[in-house]
Amino acid sequence: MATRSSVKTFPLPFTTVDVVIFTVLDDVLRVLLVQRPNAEGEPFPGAWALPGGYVDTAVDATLEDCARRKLLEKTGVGSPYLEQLGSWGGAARDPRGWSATHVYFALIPAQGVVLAKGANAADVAWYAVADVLRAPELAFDHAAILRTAVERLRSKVEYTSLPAFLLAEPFSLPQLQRMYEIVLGRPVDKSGFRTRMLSANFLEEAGVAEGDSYRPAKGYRLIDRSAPVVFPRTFSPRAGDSNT
Amino acid sequence: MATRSSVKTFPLPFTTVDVVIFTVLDDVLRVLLVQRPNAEGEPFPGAWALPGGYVDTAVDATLEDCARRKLLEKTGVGSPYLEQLGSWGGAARDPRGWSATHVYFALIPAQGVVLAKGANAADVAWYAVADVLRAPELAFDHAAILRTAVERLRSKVEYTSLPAFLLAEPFSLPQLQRMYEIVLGRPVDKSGFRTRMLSANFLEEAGVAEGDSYRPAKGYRLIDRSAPVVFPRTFSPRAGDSNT
DNA sequence: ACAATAGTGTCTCTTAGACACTATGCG
DNA sequence: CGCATAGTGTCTAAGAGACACTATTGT
Repeated sequence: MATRSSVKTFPLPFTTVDVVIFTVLDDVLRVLLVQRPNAEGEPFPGAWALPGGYVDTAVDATLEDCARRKLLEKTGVGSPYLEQLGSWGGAARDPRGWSATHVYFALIPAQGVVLAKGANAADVAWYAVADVLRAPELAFDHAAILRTAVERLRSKVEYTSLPAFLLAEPFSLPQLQRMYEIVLGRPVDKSGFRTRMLSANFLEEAGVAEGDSYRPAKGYRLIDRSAPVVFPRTFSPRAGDSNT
Repeated sequence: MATRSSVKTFPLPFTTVDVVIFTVLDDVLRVLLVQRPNAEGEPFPGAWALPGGYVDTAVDATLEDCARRKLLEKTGVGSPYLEQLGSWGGAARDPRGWSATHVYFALIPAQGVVLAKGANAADVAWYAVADVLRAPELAFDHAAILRTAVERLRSKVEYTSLPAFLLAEPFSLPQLQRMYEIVLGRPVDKSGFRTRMLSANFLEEAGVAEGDSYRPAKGYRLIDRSAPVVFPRTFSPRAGDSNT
């Protein structure tokens, strides 16, 4: 900042914002992808990519506002769980020049989502995360970004209430447990799960949860939707490797 | 990215990188600050700020390279612990216009640091973190950034080997324990501490540690300096509040 | 030999994990 | 009335915290 402060004659990097939007649909963890336009001069024509784009300095007051806007445009969801994931920047990631992207990651319930088709972003779809990770044909460095996002999600799910943001309220404890199991990819003990959730004091009762179950379950709602709860310990440290 | 891809006639935000560099000096956690120039047109003239500045697209291949460069220029340290903290961007944070900064945070041992004085960044100094947080007169939104960095540091120290990066090798377990206590601001039990460190298997013996102690202590070195170790549990969960 | 620090042993109490059990509503 | 799911109780064992102890070296 010192060296060349007032005189700005050097080339500026492009600034973009991308959003990794997760949901659980049909018992599978999914991520929202958009197909890149086929127009001339466009990088990665026809390839799938994370939703995002240039910051509009005239519209977006902050980076987070920009992320919210993009999420709303693509999904119609206005109150997601949203946190910053990190940023990726360099000379090589976009053929158009030096660029830096600020990446956010969001969790939303599948229901109530209205995907924005047509317009300019040709197509939008929910992809199973496992499939995308297996054959990562994404544009730019989005495969790496997605990988990081999934890692972050999995690791935080071990000790936070994050999966609650994947469900529409009111939800039942069995449903919530299901979310944990889907994201973690392994079963979770029912009894321990319930004690843990209820003693963390972040849920309040709210009627009865939807579901085609034999016995209806109590409904719950988040007391505070603004942030997840951090549990004092991780799930199943019994299996603790000493690495990472 | 879709809407206005090829035609870039709209204003680009400024892209900067800032680095929060921590060390422990004289038994106190400190952060490196630089004084902003007094020249005309400079924002926050004379104020203290985090070291950082514009990305130089001709020199820096990636954001992290840029952070490494700035750290090397200011401290002479070439192999710090470096991780990304997050990014802050918006219309209001810099009077010169819409700007986004990518912030990294670094840990370095105090010894061997050669502060770069003079030149253009008028002055450089280690400030006690506690003092700066008490009277946050920093330029831009750097006070908020520092606060976030300290939070992140403190929280990660609870369950990782991060403080090892604050020491020159070889170091002793008592010295390492001291680092934990200084960062956490509370005493840590010796016995538990040792079991924990040694069973995590990230240290290897390396001679004898420096120190004016009565009884010399065994020296240790990190087996892998590239990343910290994550412990399965936090320190003293006994005191666990249910919040945050 | 003594002081000061390095390093070890032991006890207790919490709590997670495992799993068996009871309760309840639907077909 | 039985069955599938919701929800509870109990046992065990691992580990953390606390603290008392022993070991080693410099002065």
